[in-house]
Amino acid sequence: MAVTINEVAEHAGVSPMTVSRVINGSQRVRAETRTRVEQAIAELGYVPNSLARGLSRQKAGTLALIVPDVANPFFTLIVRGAENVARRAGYRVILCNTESDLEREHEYVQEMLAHRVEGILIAPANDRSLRHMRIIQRHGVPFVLLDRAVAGMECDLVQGDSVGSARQLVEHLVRLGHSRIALLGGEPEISTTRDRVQGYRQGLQGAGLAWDPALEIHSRYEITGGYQAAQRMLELPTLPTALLAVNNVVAVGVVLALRERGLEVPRDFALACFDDIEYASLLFPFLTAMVQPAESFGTLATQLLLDRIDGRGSEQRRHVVLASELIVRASCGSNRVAMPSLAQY
Amino acid sequence: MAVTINEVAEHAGVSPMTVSRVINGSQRVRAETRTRVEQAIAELGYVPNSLARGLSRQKAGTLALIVPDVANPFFTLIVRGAENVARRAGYRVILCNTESDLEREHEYVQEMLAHRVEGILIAPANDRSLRHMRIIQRHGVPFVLLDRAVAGMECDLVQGDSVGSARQLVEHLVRLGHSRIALLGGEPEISTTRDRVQGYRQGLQGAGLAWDPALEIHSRYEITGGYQAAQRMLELPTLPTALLAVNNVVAVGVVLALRERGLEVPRDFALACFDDIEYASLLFPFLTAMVQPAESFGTLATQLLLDRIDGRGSEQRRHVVLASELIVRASCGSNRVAMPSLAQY
DNA sequence: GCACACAGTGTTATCGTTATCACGAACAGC
DNA sequence: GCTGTTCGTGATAACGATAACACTGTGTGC
Repeated sequence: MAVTINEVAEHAGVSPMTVSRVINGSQRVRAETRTRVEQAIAELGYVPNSLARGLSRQKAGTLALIVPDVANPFFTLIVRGAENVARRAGYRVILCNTESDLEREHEYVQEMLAHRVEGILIAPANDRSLRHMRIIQRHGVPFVLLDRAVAGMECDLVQGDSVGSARQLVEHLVRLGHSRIALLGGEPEISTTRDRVQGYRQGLQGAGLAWDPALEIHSRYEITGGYQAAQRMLELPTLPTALLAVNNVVAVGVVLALRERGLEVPRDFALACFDDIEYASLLFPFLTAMVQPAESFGTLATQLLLDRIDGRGSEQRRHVVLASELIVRASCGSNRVAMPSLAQY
Repeated sequence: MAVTINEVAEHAGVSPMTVSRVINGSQRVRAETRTRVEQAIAELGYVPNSLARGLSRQKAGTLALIVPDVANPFFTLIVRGAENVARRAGYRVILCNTESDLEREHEYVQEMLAHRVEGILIAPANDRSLRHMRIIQRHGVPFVLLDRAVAGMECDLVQGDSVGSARQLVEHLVRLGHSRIALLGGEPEISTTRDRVQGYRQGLQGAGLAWDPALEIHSRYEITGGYQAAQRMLELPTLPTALLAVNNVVAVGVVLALRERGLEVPRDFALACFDDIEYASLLFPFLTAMVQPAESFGTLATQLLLDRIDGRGSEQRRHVVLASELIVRASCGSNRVAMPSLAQY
């Protein structure tokens, strides 16, 4: 069906090897011959088979990008950033959406290894992803962790400053007069949760506030997780006055749960969270958040990965920590709210 | 570096062919032999090379998904749906983000053909994508158009009912008392724009309203496009009272442009648009929209594509048109606004 | 006891490309 | 004029898997 290099060769009256030289831009081809071959390629509509090429060259020119949820705006931006850098470097990206399911993650890792991808970018489901990292390591495929560290795995990593950011959020809420602040959402098996918990506690301590374990309510990094965490929070004997959601979608779930009980943010609770919801924030300056430079997570991690692939990576692991920006909006009850603008576009 | 089928064969004391039979689940293998091979596979950590397999079998087990912008919530959902169905059918998905750039789209098409993907899902940049469709056709690779038709191309297509939806939106605005309604955003080279323009005009006509070409202001399907369209709208001698944005991100741009001039929605203008902004809508029932079942676009299109790949597709083209749902929220100024709930999760 | 089916396994060729080496022609240096 | 280099090209053998066929045994029917 498809045109092969041999047909092109025949058509141009040369050997396949010469055609190969032409399509790979080798210098060792006479100008006239090159023209003839290029013409044959155009006439036949030849497109080189990259499977065969990959097999022969022992590399496929593809990277894998494994994330827990493409539809989460945070990861979506990571995807866009990674895809962009990869494309410019001549790589294709295979997207893998694990839905935070370890089983799926495992399958994907196997598949990507089978596909002989040259590198893997992965935002792991949780610490138990360690097993998958080890598999990748055993196969000698370069990889970079995104957003989340994995306990027991020393490797290249691009993440946000969760500890500092959580602390800043607490400090902000304290500044607004809150002294009873709850932390909602997040599973302890995920590094960002632990970091945010740590920053949260630091923030409380720094402000001289007591730490109440009942105010740390864990749940999944999902809307429903936020919803459930808020419900459990509402059953506490003494309610907090401020809520710290462990990420953007959890915050949405929290708002929904509160609203169901007739409670409103910021009227009844101050709310702050991690990660922006891009379009939502433009429409309404609602969620006060530590906004992480998600797209940079993607571009930088891809850069690190490409370095490794090209053998330019240093011996030791590289650990990139990106700062977040506190954006004060309505949900925390502050009256100094910045209006969104188009500046970023 | 990587373990091959031959090493496994040697390790198990059989021929490579027998190993191949085992990994492909052929029946013709003695139970004892199978066990021995499986053990060898496990011991060596063998993962079959899918490039070689793809070359040999003449199919790679991958689909291409080409979209204008992954970060647009509408396309993000399409991606999620497509990826899901593809995975279940045993296919990998290569994600291609064209940023509505024809040149990039062309490169991606070439690359995907080179990669011998078994099928292509594509939300084309615009009508000039026709050239790329023809290239795909010439190579005999099945493909399905997503969301947008391409003038001059008869092929499988999954899209929303843009005409009817636009009409409904106009009718809704008319019901709320508006008679001067502008259509903002969208390039005429994109089929959805034309369809929405048509529905818009039908809506006006049905309501017995005059059609004023000055009220149709085209621009790109982007935030900046909406922003610019709104600016031009504001220069009109007689302003409209209601605005129909051609999609979600255009609506965001419109809101920003208005806000810059101290104008607010719905106080100064009623606003309605196409496509939801998932998380934003949950937080705030703000944008009145015809919500398209984006994820179904992805799943259905993938289904159609798989049918074609398996030769189950009918001779003639299949054209799926999915209905949208009018969700009335605040931006149109209606006072009957539905509160978002978690029901959908 | 012989033809025959069939289970289980191996052999060989092939998929489309590239790495490597080889070859002849042209040309330089001495 | 001989050796040696460089240029342009081709021949051959991989890369790692599978398809198609070939080959052993073993059992079955008569």
